[in-house]
Amino acid sequence: MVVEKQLLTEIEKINKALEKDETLIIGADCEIAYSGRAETKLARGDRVILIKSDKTLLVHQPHGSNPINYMKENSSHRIIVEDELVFLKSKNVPLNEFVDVLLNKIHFVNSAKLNDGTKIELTGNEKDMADMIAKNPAIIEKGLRLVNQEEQTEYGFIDVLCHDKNNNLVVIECKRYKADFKAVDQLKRYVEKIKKSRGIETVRGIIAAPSISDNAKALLEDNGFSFSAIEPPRYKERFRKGQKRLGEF
Amino acid sequence: MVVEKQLLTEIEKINKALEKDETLIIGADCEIAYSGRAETKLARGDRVILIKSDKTLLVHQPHGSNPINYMKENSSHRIIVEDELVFLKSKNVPLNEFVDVLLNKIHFVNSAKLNDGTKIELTGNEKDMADMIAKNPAIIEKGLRLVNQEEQTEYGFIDVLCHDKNNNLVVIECKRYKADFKAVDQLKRYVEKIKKSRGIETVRGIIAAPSISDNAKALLEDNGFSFSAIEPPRYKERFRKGQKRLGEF
DNA sequence: GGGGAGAGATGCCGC
DNA sequence: GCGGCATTTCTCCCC
Repeated sequence: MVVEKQLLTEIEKINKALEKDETLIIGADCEIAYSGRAETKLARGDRVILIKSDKTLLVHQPHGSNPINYMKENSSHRIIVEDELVFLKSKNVPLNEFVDVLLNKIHFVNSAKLNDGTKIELTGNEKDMADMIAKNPAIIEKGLRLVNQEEQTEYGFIDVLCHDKNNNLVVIECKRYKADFKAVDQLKRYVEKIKKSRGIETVRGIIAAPSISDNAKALLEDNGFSFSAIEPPRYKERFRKGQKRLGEF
Repeated sequence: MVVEKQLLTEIEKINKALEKDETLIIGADCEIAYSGRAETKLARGDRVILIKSDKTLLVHQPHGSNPINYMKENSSHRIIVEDELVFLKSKNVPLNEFVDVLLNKIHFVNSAKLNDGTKIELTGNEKDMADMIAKNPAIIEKGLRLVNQEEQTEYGFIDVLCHDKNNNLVVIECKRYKADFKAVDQLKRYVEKIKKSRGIETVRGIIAAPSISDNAKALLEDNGFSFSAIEPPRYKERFRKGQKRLGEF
Protein backbone atom coordinates (compact mmCIF):
# COMPACT_ATOMS: atom_id res chain seq x y z
CA MET A 1 0.00 0.00 0.00
CA VAL A 2 1.31 3.38 -0.94
CA VAL A 3 0.83 6.42 1.28
CA GLU A 4 -2.02 8.21 -0.44
CA LYS A 5 -2.49 11.84 -1.32
CA GLN A 6 -5.29 12.31 1.21
CA LEU A 7 -3.10 10.83 3.93
CA LEU A 8 -0.25 13.13 2.99
CA THR A 9 -2.57 16.08 3.50
CA GLU A 10 -3.48 14.84 6.97
CA ILE A 11 0.17 14.33 7.85
CA GLU A 12 0.91 17.83 6.69
CA LYS A 13 -1.83 19.20 8.94
CA ILE A 14 -0.48 17.26 11.90
CA ASN A 15 3.07 18.45 11.36
CA LYS A 16 1.96 22.07 11.04
CA ALA A 17 -0.07 21.87 14.24
CA LEU A 18 2.83 20.28 16.14
CA GLU A 19 5.19 22.92 14.87
CA LYS A 20 2.92 25.75 15.96
CA ASP A 21 2.14 24.22 19.37
CA GLU A 22 -1.53 24.13 18.56
CA THR A 23 -3.91 21.77 20.28
CA LEU A 24 -4.26 18.81 17.94
CA ILE A 25 -6.99 16.20 17.68
CA ILE A 26 -6.76 13.12 15.52
CA GLY A 27 -9.41 10.46 15.04
CA ALA A 28 -7.71 7.30 13.83
CA ASP A 29 -7.72 3.56 13.51
CA CYS A 30 -4.45 2.75 15.22
CA GLU A 31 -2.26 0.36 17.23
CA ILE A 32 -0.26 1.52 20.21
CA ALA A 33 2.77 0.44 22.17
CA TYR A 34 4.12 2.11 25.31
CA SER A 35 7.33 1.60 27.23
CA GLY A 36 8.37 3.44 30.37
CA ARG A 37 7.27 2.92 33.94
CA ALA A 38 5.52 -0.15 32.58
CA GLU A 39 4.92 -1.57 29.13
CA THR A 40 1.63 -1.81 27.23
CA LYS A 41 0.36 -3.04 23.91
CA LEU A 42 -2.99 -2.12 22.39
CA ALA A 43 -4.32 -3.84 19.27
CA ARG A 44 -6.03 -2.11 16.38
CA GLY A 45 -9.09 0.05 17.00
CA ASP A 46 -10.58 3.54 16.59
CA ARG A 47 -9.37 6.17 19.03
CA VAL A 48 -9.16 9.89 19.62
CA ILE A 49 -5.63 11.23 19.93
CA LEU A 50 -5.18 14.57 21.66
CA ILE A 51 -1.92 16.48 21.74
CA LYS A 52 -2.04 19.64 23.80
CA SER A 53 -0.01 22.81 23.42
CA ASP A 54 2.06 21.79 26.45
CA LYS A 55 2.90 18.56 24.55
CA THR A 56 0.78 16.31 26.69
CA LEU A 57 -0.45 13.29 24.71
CA LEU A 58 -3.75 11.57 25.46
CA VAL A 59 -5.22 8.61 23.60
CA HIS A 60 -8.86 7.86 24.30
CA GLN A 61 -10.89 4.85 23.33
CA PRO A 62 -14.57 5.58 22.54
CA HIS A 63 -15.48 4.54 26.09
CA GLY A 64 -14.30 5.13 29.63
CA SER A 65 -13.04 8.07 31.64
CA ASN A 66 -9.32 7.52 31.48
CA PRO A 67 -6.94 7.73 28.54
CA ILE A 68 -5.80 4.29 27.44
CA ASN A 69 -2.31 5.66 26.74
CA TYR A 70 -0.72 8.98 27.48
CA MET A 71 2.48 10.96 27.82
CA LYS A 72 3.14 13.75 30.25
CA GLU A 73 3.69 17.37 29.35
CA ASN A 74 6.90 18.35 27.56
CA SER A 75 7.07 15.18 25.56
CA SER A 76 8.02 15.41 21.89
CA HIS A 77 5.92 14.09 19.05
CA ARG A 78 6.79 13.36 15.44
CA ILE A 79 5.10 11.78 12.44
CA ILE A 80 7.38 9.22 10.87
CA VAL A 81 6.72 7.26 7.66
CA GLU A 82 8.60 4.00 7.43
CA ASP A 83 8.08 1.33 4.78
CA GLU A 84 4.74 2.95 3.92
CA LEU A 85 3.61 2.76 7.55
CA VAL A 86 2.69 5.99 9.29
CA PHE A 87 3.71 6.32 12.93
CA LEU A 88 3.12 8.97 15.53
CA LYS A 89 6.13 8.62 17.79
CA SER A 90 6.20 10.30 21.17
CA LYS A 91 9.08 10.34 23.58
CA ASN A 92 10.04 11.86 26.88
CA VAL A 93 13.76 11.35 27.24
CA PRO A 94 14.15 12.66 30.82
CA LEU A 95 11.44 10.24 31.99
CA ASN A 96 12.61 7.46 29.65
CA GLU A 97 9.11 7.02 28.29
CA PHE A 98 8.00 6.21 24.77
CA VAL A 99 4.74 5.79 22.89
CA ASP A 100 4.47 4.62 19.29
CA VAL A 101 1.17 4.88 17.47
CA LEU A 102 0.78 3.09 14.16
CA LEU A 103 -1.83 5.07 12.22
CA ASN A 104 -3.69 2.61 10.01
CA LYS A 105 -6.33 5.09 8.97
CA ILE A 106 -6.83 8.71 9.87
CA HIS A 107 -10.52 9.56 10.18
CA PHE A 108 -10.11 13.25 10.88
CA VAL A 109 -7.58 15.86 11.98
CA ASN A 110 -8.37 19.07 13.78
CA SER A 111 -6.15 21.71 15.27
CA ALA A 112 -6.48 25.14 16.77
CA LYS A 113 -4.58 27.58 18.91
CA LEU A 114 -6.43 27.36 22.21
CA ASN A 115 -5.91 29.93 24.95
CA ASP A 116 -6.85 29.20 28.52
CA GLY A 117 -5.04 30.39 31.60
CA THR A 118 -7.95 30.08 34.00
CA LYS A 119 -7.95 28.02 37.15
CA ILE A 120 -10.87 26.06 38.47
CA GLU A 121 -12.51 27.01 41.74
CA LEU A 122 -13.59 24.04 43.81
CA THR A 123 -15.64 23.87 46.97
CA GLY A 124 -16.58 20.85 49.00
CA ASN A 125 -13.30 19.08 49.64
CA GLU A 126 -11.73 17.62 52.74
CA LYS A 127 -10.11 20.90 53.68
CA ASP A 128 -13.55 22.52 53.90
CA MET A 129 -14.59 19.78 56.29
CA ALA A 130 -11.50 20.27 58.46
CA ASP A 131 -12.18 24.03 58.44
CA MET A 132 -15.72 23.43 59.61
CA ILE A 133 -14.54 21.26 62.51
CA ALA A 134 -11.66 23.58 63.44
CA LYS A 135 -14.08 26.49 63.56
CA ASN A 136 -16.47 24.65 65.82
CA PRO A 137 -14.99 21.49 67.39
CA ALA A 138 -18.07 21.16 69.58
CA ILE A 139 -19.87 19.51 66.65
CA ILE A 140 -17.61 16.54 67.36
CA GLU A 141 -17.82 16.61 71.14
CA LYS A 142 -18.88 19.09 73.80
CA GLY A 143 -15.93 20.85 75.39
CA LEU A 144 -13.44 20.39 72.54
CA ARG A 145 -11.13 23.37 71.99
CA LEU A 146 -8.90 23.87 68.93
CA VAL A 147 -5.17 23.56 69.46
CA ASN A 148 -4.02 23.59 65.85
CA GLN A 149 -5.12 22.87 62.30
CA GLU A 150 -2.75 21.18 59.83
CA GLU A 151 -0.29 20.48 62.64
CA GLN A 152 3.00 19.36 61.14
CA THR A 153 4.51 16.35 62.83
CA GLU A 154 7.52 14.36 61.80
CA TYR A 155 5.09 11.59 60.85
CA GLY A 156 2.66 13.61 58.79
CA PHE A 157 0.06 16.38 59.02
CA ILE A 158 -2.77 16.27 61.51
CA ASP A 159 -6.08 17.59 60.15
CA VAL A 160 -7.34 19.02 63.44
CA LEU A 161 -5.74 18.90 66.90
CA CYS A 162 -7.83 19.73 69.98
CA HIS A 163 -7.97 19.62 73.75
CA ASP A 164 -10.98 17.95 75.34
CA LYS A 165 -12.68 19.14 78.50
CA ASN A 166 -10.17 17.13 80.59
CA ASN A 167 -7.27 18.75 78.72
CA ASN A 168 -6.42 15.55 76.89
CA LEU A 169 -5.04 16.01 73.39
CA VAL A 170 -7.42 14.80 70.69
CA VAL A 171 -6.27 14.04 67.15
CA ILE A 172 -9.07 14.32 64.59
CA GLU A 173 -8.76 12.82 61.12
CA CYS A 174 -11.40 13.95 58.61
CA LYS A 175 -12.74 12.00 55.65
CA ARG A 176 -15.34 13.26 53.18
CA TYR A 177 -16.58 9.77 52.48
CA LYS A 178 -16.77 6.44 54.27
CA ALA A 179 -13.64 5.99 56.38
CA ASP A 180 -11.53 2.89 55.72
CA PHE A 181 -8.43 1.13 57.05
CA LYS A 182 -6.15 3.79 55.65
CA ALA A 183 -7.91 6.49 57.65
CA VAL A 184 -7.40 4.49 60.84
CA ASP A 185 -3.75 3.92 59.90
CA GLN A 186 -3.21 7.65 59.56
CA LEU A 187 -4.93 8.47 62.83
CA LYS A 188 -2.91 5.85 64.64
CA ARG A 189 0.36 7.12 63.21
CA TYR A 190 -0.37 10.70 64.34
CA VAL A 191 -1.51 9.68 67.81
CA GLU A 192 1.57 7.56 68.39
CA LYS A 193 3.83 10.34 67.20
CA ILE A 194 2.20 12.91 69.47
CA LYS A 195 2.43 10.55 72.43
CA LYS A 196 6.11 9.96 71.77
CA SER A 197 7.19 13.49 70.92
CA ARG A 198 5.34 15.08 73.84
CA GLY A 199 5.90 12.23 76.28
CA ILE A 200 2.24 11.89 77.20
CA GLU A 201 0.32 8.69 77.78
CA THR A 202 -3.20 9.74 76.98
CA VAL A 203 -3.81 11.04 73.49
CA ARG A 204 -7.24 10.40 72.04
CA GLY A 205 -8.03 9.77 68.37
CA ILE A 206 -11.25 10.47 66.51
CA ILE A 207 -12.24 9.84 62.92
CA ALA A 208 -14.77 12.36 61.66
CA ALA A 209 -16.56 11.09 58.57
CA PRO A 210 -20.10 10.50 57.33
CA SER A 211 -19.63 6.74 57.87
CA ILE A 212 -17.03 4.05 58.42
CA SER A 213 -16.68 0.48 57.17
CA ASP A 214 -17.33 -2.28 59.70
CA ASN A 215 -13.77 -3.57 59.47
CA ALA A 216 -12.27 -0.12 59.90
CA LYS A 217 -14.54 0.47 62.89
CA ALA A 218 -13.29 -2.74 64.49
CA LEU A 219 -9.66 -1.70 63.92
CA LEU A 220 -10.43 1.76 65.24
CA GLU A 221 -11.94 0.43 68.45
CA ASP A 222 -9.20 -2.18 68.87
CA ASN A 223 -6.89 0.81 69.14
CA GLY A 224 -9.07 2.68 71.62
CA PHE A 225 -10.12 5.35 69.14
CA SER A 226 -13.62 6.49 68.31
CA PHE A 227 -15.77 7.47 65.37
CA SER A 228 -17.82 10.64 65.00
CA ALA A 229 -20.49 10.70 62.30
CA ILE A 230 -20.08 14.09 60.62
CA GLU A 231 -21.49 15.15 57.28
CA PRO A 232 -19.13 17.20 55.11
CA PRO A 233 -20.25 20.82 54.78
CA ARG A 234 -23.00 21.54 52.30
CA TYR A 235 -22.08 23.80 49.49
CA LYS A 236 -24.64 25.98 47.88
CA GLU A 237 -26.57 23.92 45.40
CA ARG A 238 -26.67 25.72 42.09
CA PHE A 239 -28.40 22.95 40.22
CA ARG A 240 -31.60 22.68 42.18
CA LYS A 241 -34.41 20.79 40.60
CA GLY A 242 -36.38 23.02 38.30
CA GLN A 243 -33.54 25.47 37.90
CA LYS A 244 -33.08 26.01 34.24
CA ARG A 245 -29.68 27.61 34.00
CA LEU A 246 -26.63 28.65 35.94
CA GLY A 247 -27.12 32.08 37.37
CA GLU A 248 -23.53 33.06 37.96
CA PHE A 249 -21.74 33.03 34.67
CA MET B 1 -26.45 38.92 20.13
CA VAL B 2 -28.47 36.64 17.95
CA VAL B 3 -27.55 33.00 17.49
CA GLU B 4 -25.92 33.03 14.07
CA LYS B 5 -26.39 30.76 11.10
CA GLN B 6 -22.91 29.27 11.44
CA LEU B 7 -23.57 28.50 15.09
CA LEU B 8 -26.85 26.85 14.20
CA THR B 9 -24.98 24.56 11.84
CA GLU B 10 -22.59 23.57 14.62
CA ILE B 11 -25.45 22.91 17.02
CA GLU B 12 -27.10 20.76 14.39
CA LYS B 13 -23.90 18.72 14.02
CA ILE B 14 -23.67 18.26 17.77
CA ASN B 15 -27.28 17.16 18.10
CA LYS B 16 -26.92 14.67 15.26
CA ALA B 17 -23.77 13.19 16.79
CA LEU B 18 -25.39 12.87 20.22
CA GLU B 19 -28.43 11.24 18.70
CA LYS B 20 -26.34 8.69 16.81
CA ASP B 21 -24.04 7.94 19.79
CA GLU B 22 -21.04 9.02 17.81
CA THR B 23 -17.84 10.17 19.45
CA LEU B 24 -18.05 13.95 19.48
CA ILE B 25 -15.31 16.55 19.79
CA ILE B 26 -15.94 20.24 20.26
CA GLY B 27 -13.36 22.98 20.47
CA ALA B 28 -14.92 25.95 22.19
CA ASP B 29 -14.50 29.10 24.21
CA CYS B 30 -16.66 28.24 27.21
CA GLU B 31 -17.48 28.62 30.90
CA ILE B 32 -18.25 25.61 33.05
CA ALA B 33 -20.04 24.83 36.28
CA TYR B 34 -20.21 21.44 37.97
CA SER B 35 -22.24 20.23 40.89
CA GLY B 36 -22.14 16.75 42.39
CA ARG B 37 -19.59 15.22 44.73
CA ALA B 38 -18.15 18.72 44.89
CA GLU B 39 -18.86 21.97 43.13
CA THR B 40 -16.64 23.79 40.65
CA LYS B 41 -16.69 26.92 38.59
CA LEU B 42 -14.39 27.58 35.66
CA ALA B 43 -14.19 30.98 34.00
CA ARG B 44 -14.05 31.60 30.28
CA GLY B 45 -11.37 29.95 28.18
CA ASP B 46 -10.68 27.66 25.20
CA ARG B 47 -11.17 23.95 25.81
CA VAL B 48 -11.66 20.65 24.06
CA ILE B 49 -14.92 18.91 24.89
CA LEU B 50 -15.11 15.17 24.24
CA ILE B 51 -18.30 13.16 24.47
CA LYS B 52 -17.82 9.46 23.93
CA SER B 53 -20.26 6.91 22.57
CA ASP B 54 -20.76 5.60 26.12
CA LYS B 55 -21.82 9.13 27.10
CA THR B 56 -18.71 9.93 29.07
CA LEU B 57 -17.96 13.67 29.03
CA LEU B 58 -14.43 15.04 29.25
CA VAL B 59 -13.43 18.70 29.16
CA HIS B 60 -9.75 19.38 28.63
CA GLN B 61 -7.86 22.63 28.95
CA PRO B 62 -4.94 23.04 26.51
CA HIS B 63 -2.56 21.85 29.22
CA GLY B 64 -2.30 19.06 31.76
CA SER B 65 -3.05 15.36 31.87
CA ASN B 66 -6.41 15.37 33.61
CA PRO B 67 -9.76 16.67 32.40
CA ILE B 68 -10.73 19.87 34.18
CA ASN B 69 -14.36 18.74 34.26
CA TYR B 70 -15.97 15.44 33.44
CA MET B 71 -18.99 13.22 33.77
CA LYS B 72 -19.02 9.46 34.02
CA GLU B 73 -20.43 7.07 31.42
CA ASN B 74 -24.19 6.93 30.92
CA SER B 75 -24.68 10.61 31.50
CA SER B 76 -27.06 12.50 29.21
CA HIS B 77 -26.12 15.55 27.20
CA ARG B 78 -28.25 18.17 25.50
CA ILE B 79 -27.71 21.45 23.71
CA ILE B 80 -30.05 24.07 25.07
CA VAL B 81 -30.46 27.62 23.76
CA GLU B 82 -31.80 30.08 26.29
CA ASP B 83 -32.00 33.84 25.85
CA GLU B 84 -29.54 33.57 22.96
CA LEU B 85 -27.05 31.69 25.13
CA VAL B 86 -25.96 28.23 24.02
CA PHE B 87 -25.48 25.63 26.75
CA LEU B 88 -24.28 22.08 26.73
CA LYS B 89 -26.03 20.57 29.71
CA SER B 90 -24.96 17.21 31.06
CA LYS B 91 -26.59 15.32 33.85
CA ASN B 92 -26.33 11.99 35.60
CA VAL B 93 -29.47 11.66 37.67
CA PRO B 94 -28.55 8.41 39.52
CA LEU B 95 -25.29 10.00 40.68
CA ASN B 96 -26.87 13.42 41.21
CA GLU B 97 -24.19 15.08 39.12
CA PHE B 98 -24.53 17.98 36.72
CA VAL B 99 -22.30 19.92 34.35
CA ASP B 100 -23.35 23.05 32.48
CA VAL B 101 -21.13 24.41 29.73
CA LEU B 102 -21.87 27.85 28.37
CA LEU B 103 -20.57 27.85 24.79
CA ASN B 104 -19.43 31.37 24.00
CA LYS B 105 -17.81 30.43 20.73
CA ILE B 106 -17.51 27.11 18.96
CA HIS B 107 -14.16 26.78 17.20
CA PHE B 108 -14.79 23.40 15.61
CA VAL B 109 -16.99 20.33 15.83
CA ASN B 110 -16.04 16.85 14.79
CA SER B 111 -17.83 13.56 15.14
CA ALA B 112 -17.41 10.00 13.97
CA LYS B 113 -18.62 6.53 14.74
CA LEU B 114 -15.59 4.98 16.40
CA ASN B 115 -15.31 1.24 16.98
CA ASP B 116 -12.90 -0.20 19.50
CA GLY B 117 -13.49 -3.25 21.62
CA THR B 118 -9.83 -4.03 22.33
CA LYS B 119 -8.27 -4.28 25.75
CA ILE B 120 -4.82 -3.12 26.66
CA GLU B 121 -2.13 -5.57 27.74
CA LEU B 122 0.10 -4.31 30.52
CA THR B 123 3.26 -5.74 32.02
CA GLY B 124 5.29 -4.39 34.89
CA ASN B 125 3.16 -3.85 37.98
CA GLU B 126 3.45 -4.52 41.70
CA LYS B 127 2.02 -8.00 41.33
CA ASP B 128 5.04 -8.95 39.22
CA MET B 129 7.27 -7.86 42.05
CA ALA B 130 5.33 -9.89 44.63
CA ASP B 131 5.46 -12.88 42.25
CA MET B 132 9.21 -12.54 41.95
CA ILE B 133 9.65 -12.50 45.72
CA ALA B 134 7.15 -15.32 46.32
CA LYS B 135 8.99 -17.44 43.79
CA ASN B 136 12.34 -16.83 45.43
CA PRO B 137 12.08 -15.31 48.92
CA ALA B 138 15.81 -15.82 49.40
CA ILE B 139 16.42 -12.61 47.42
CA ILE B 140 15.07 -10.85 50.51
CA GLU B 141 16.85 -12.95 53.10
CA LYS B 142 18.58 -16.31 53.22
CA GLY B 143 16.38 -19.02 54.65
CA LEU B 144 13.00 -17.44 53.90
CA ARG B 145 10.30 -19.91 52.83
CA LEU B 146 6.96 -18.93 51.29
CA VAL B 147 3.87 -19.47 53.42
CA ASN B 148 1.31 -17.67 51.30
CA GLN B 149 0.88 -14.99 48.68
CA GLU B 150 -2.05 -12.54 48.82
CA GLU B 151 -2.99 -13.85 52.27
CA GLN B 152 -6.41 -12.52 53.16
CA THR B 153 -6.68 -11.21 56.69
CA GLU B 154 -9.52 -9.41 58.33
CA TYR B 155 -7.38 -6.30 58.18
CA GLY B 156 -6.33 -6.48 54.55
CA PHE B 157 -4.28 -8.51 52.07
CA ILE B 158 -0.69 -9.43 52.73
CA ASP B 159 1.52 -9.32 49.62
CA VAL B 160 3.87 -12.15 50.68
CA LEU B 161 3.92 -14.16 53.91
CA CYS B 162 7.00 -16.24 54.78
CA HIS B 163 8.73 -18.21 57.49
CA ASP B 164 12.31 -17.31 58.28
CA LYS B 165 15.04 -19.79 59.20
CA ASN B 166 13.93 -19.62 62.85
CA ASN B 167 10.32 -20.33 61.86
CA ASN B 168 9.22 -16.78 62.66
CA LEU B 169 6.44 -15.45 60.45
CA VAL B 170 7.60 -12.62 58.18
CA VAL B 171 5.16 -10.23 56.54
CA ILE B 172 6.55 -8.66 53.35
CA GLU B 173 4.98 -5.55 51.82
CA CYS B 174 6.14 -4.77 48.27
CA LYS B 175 6.31 -1.36 46.61
CA ARG B 176 7.44 -0.73 43.04
CA TYR B 177 8.69 2.72 43.93
CA LYS B 178 10.07 4.50 46.96
CA ALA B 179 8.24 3.32 50.07
CA ASP B 180 6.52 5.96 52.21
CA PHE B 181 4.54 6.27 55.45
CA LYS B 182 1.54 4.54 53.96
CA ALA B 183 3.60 1.45 53.16
CA VAL B 184 4.80 1.27 56.77
CA ASP B 185 1.22 1.76 57.98
CA GLN B 186 0.07 -1.19 55.89
CA LEU B 187 2.89 -3.44 57.06
CA LYS B 188 2.22 -2.55 60.67
CA ARG B 189 -1.50 -3.25 60.32
CA TYR B 190 -0.84 -6.70 58.84
CA VAL B 191 1.78 -7.65 61.42
CA GLU B 192 -0.45 -6.64 64.31
CA LYS B 193 -3.36 -8.57 62.84
CA ILE B 194 -1.28 -11.72 62.40
CA LYS B 195 0.07 -11.44 65.94
CA LYS B 196 -3.40 -11.09 67.33
CA SER B 197 -5.21 -13.68 65.22
CA ARG B 198 -2.55 -16.34 65.68
CA GLY B 199 -1.64 -15.43 69.22
CA ILE B 200 2.07 -15.15 68.53
CA GLU B 201 4.46 -12.58 69.92
CA THR B 202 7.14 -12.52 67.27
CA VAL B 203 6.04 -11.57 63.78
CA ARG B 204 8.59 -9.77 61.64
CA GLY B 205 7.82 -7.12 59.02
CA ILE B 206 9.83 -6.24 55.92
CA ILE B 207 9.27 -3.61 53.27
CA ALA B 208 10.65 -4.65 49.89
CA ALA B 209 11.11 -1.67 47.59
CA PRO B 210 13.84 -0.02 45.52
CA SER B 211 14.14 2.70 48.18
CA ILE B 212 12.42 4.28 51.16
CA SER B 213 12.06 7.85 52.38
CA ASP B 214 14.08 8.83 55.44
CA ASN B 215 10.97 9.53 57.49
CA ALA B 216 9.36 6.25 56.55
CA LYS B 217 12.58 4.43 57.41
CA ALA B 218 12.56 6.03 60.86
CA LEU B 219 8.95 5.00 61.42
CA LEU B 220 9.75 1.52 60.14
CA GLU B 221 12.62 1.07 62.55
CA ASP B 222 10.70 2.63 65.43
CA ASN B 223 8.34 -0.30 64.97
CA GLY B 224 11.09 -2.89 64.80
CA PHE B 225 10.62 -3.61 61.11
CA SER B 226 13.24 -3.62 58.39
CA PHE B 227 13.79 -2.53 54.82
CA SER B 228 15.04 -4.66 51.94
CA ALA B 229 16.26 -2.85 48.83
CA ILE B 230 14.73 -4.77 45.91
CA GLU B 231 14.45 -3.63 42.33
CA PRO B 232 11.13 -4.45 40.63
CA PRO B 233 11.51 -7.06 37.87
CA ARG B 234 12.62 -5.82 34.46
CA TYR B 235 10.20 -6.29 31.65
CA LYS B 236 11.42 -6.80 28.13
CA GLU B 237 12.41 -3.44 26.70
CA ARG B 238 10.93 -2.94 23.27
CA PHE B 239 12.20 0.59 22.84
CA ARG B 240 15.89 0.06 23.06
CA LYS B 241 18.12 2.84 21.96
CA GLY B 242 18.65 2.74 18.25
CA GLN B 243 15.55 0.70 17.63
CA LYS B 244 13.61 2.49 14.97
CA ARG B 245 10.20 0.96 15.19
CA LEU B 246 8.02 -1.44 17.11
CA GLY B 247 8.53 -4.92 15.83
CA GLU B 248 5.38 -6.53 17.09
CA PHE B 249 2.47 -4.81 15.46
C1' DG C 1 -22.24 -4.38 45.33
C1' DG C 2 -18.90 -3.26 48.97
C1' DG C 3 -14.24 -3.66 50.55
C1' DG C 4 -9.38 -3.26 49.90
C1' DA C 5 -5.36 -1.67 47.38
C1' DG C 6 -2.65 -0.35 43.23
C1' DA C 7 -2.02 3.21 39.51
C1' DG C 8 2.52 4.14 33.72
C1' DA C 9 -1.92 7.29 39.14
C1' DT C 10 -2.22 13.13 38.89
C1' DG C 11 -2.19 17.46 41.20
C1' DC C 12 -1.55 20.54 45.13
C1' DC C 13 0.93 22.57 48.63
C1' DG C 14 4.66 22.61 51.87
C1' DC C 15 9.56 22.86 53.01
C1' DG D 1 13.24 19.02 44.02
C1' DC D 2 11.11 15.63 47.45
C1' DG D 3 7.49 14.63 50.90
C1' DG D 4 3.04 13.93 52.31
C1' DC D 5 -1.69 13.48 51.03
C1' DA D 6 -6.34 14.33 48.77
C1' DT D 7 -8.68 13.17 44.47
C1' DT D 8 -15.69 14.96 41.53
C1' DT D 9 -9.62 10.05 42.13
C1' DC D 10 -10.28 5.52 38.66
C1' DT D 11 -9.77 0.70 38.02
C1' DC D 12 -9.26 -3.99 39.15
C1' DC D 13 -9.96 -8.02 41.90
C1' DC D 14 -12.04 -10.65 45.37
C1' DC D 15 -15.49 -11.69 48.71
